[in-house]
Amino acid sequence: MTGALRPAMPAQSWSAWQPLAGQPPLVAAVLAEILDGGQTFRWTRHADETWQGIWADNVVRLSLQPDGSLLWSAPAKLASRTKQALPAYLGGGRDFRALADTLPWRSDPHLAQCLAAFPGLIIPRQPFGETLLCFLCSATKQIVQIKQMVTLLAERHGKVFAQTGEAEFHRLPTWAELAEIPEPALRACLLGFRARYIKETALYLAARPSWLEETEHLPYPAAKARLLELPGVGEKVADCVLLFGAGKLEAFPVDTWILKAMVRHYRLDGWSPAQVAHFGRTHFGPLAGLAQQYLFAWERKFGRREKPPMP
DNA sequence: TGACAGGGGGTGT
DNA sequence: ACACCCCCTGTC
Repeated sequence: MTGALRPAMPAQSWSAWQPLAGQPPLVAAVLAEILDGGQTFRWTRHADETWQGIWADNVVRLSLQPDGSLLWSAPAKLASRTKQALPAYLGGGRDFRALADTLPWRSDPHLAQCLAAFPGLIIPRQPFGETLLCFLCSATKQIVQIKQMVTLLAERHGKVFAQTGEAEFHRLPTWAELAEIPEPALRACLLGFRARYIKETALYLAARPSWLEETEHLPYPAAKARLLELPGVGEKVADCVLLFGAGKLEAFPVDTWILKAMVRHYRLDGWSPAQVAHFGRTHFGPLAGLAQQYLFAWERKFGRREKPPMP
């Protein structure tokens, strides 16, 4: 890969740290859960309580202050755009604290416990197409590995949108770009059998130019039905894409963590994922996806099973 | 310090 | 139910 193929781009410096208004105070563990709990895959801990994240054509650093507030910084020339994009990304203008208060925690002791354990938890609103790509990578993979795949996809196949003295920043390849990448090159990004799903989905989308954007703005049931048409997208991935990439808080993804959590805390022994999903939607209501996020965070932090005794 | 299983935020058949 | 891929992690 030669530099000559890229347009010349002047090196930039980082803007001064600026306060982020309108966020409830956070503690480090909750911020880590938001940025690195499996909702998003392009955030890295940069230093103590400082994170760097990329979405679309944005790169930003966040610094958690002792009082729970956040400061942000971006490459200087991108800073004015970041100022607009960051609040939208961190919750899309929603008051998650008020939303969480409408969940049925008053009659559900376990949910109450989860809400208390992660005050200030939010669901970032990620770009729809990128969310689809990330969760197509997620099947039977842990967060570290998903992050590796996504990083390689960006570095090898995504355009550089900014650079500073230290580094270049790549966006993720668009679906149009993904359609042009040979499947072996995708496999080389550690995708394994997911490479075929991504290639086939890319070809499907390439033949339907406005399909993604239309799907994003459809009501939840119709949007989900359409996502399920894509190769490699099943119930769980579709719900993740709609919850994290389209702000559909009624989506209730059921993965192995949630399945275990619901079985344990709601006595759903023997229930199938589909049955658990139905229970979740009816029990938690129209914001079931937000409840799911709290349950998921709680399970990751407190629910890890001790190893069974050796035979 | 290095090799070796085992299993992993599912989907499709 | 089982194949699909193959990297991380925990263990000896």
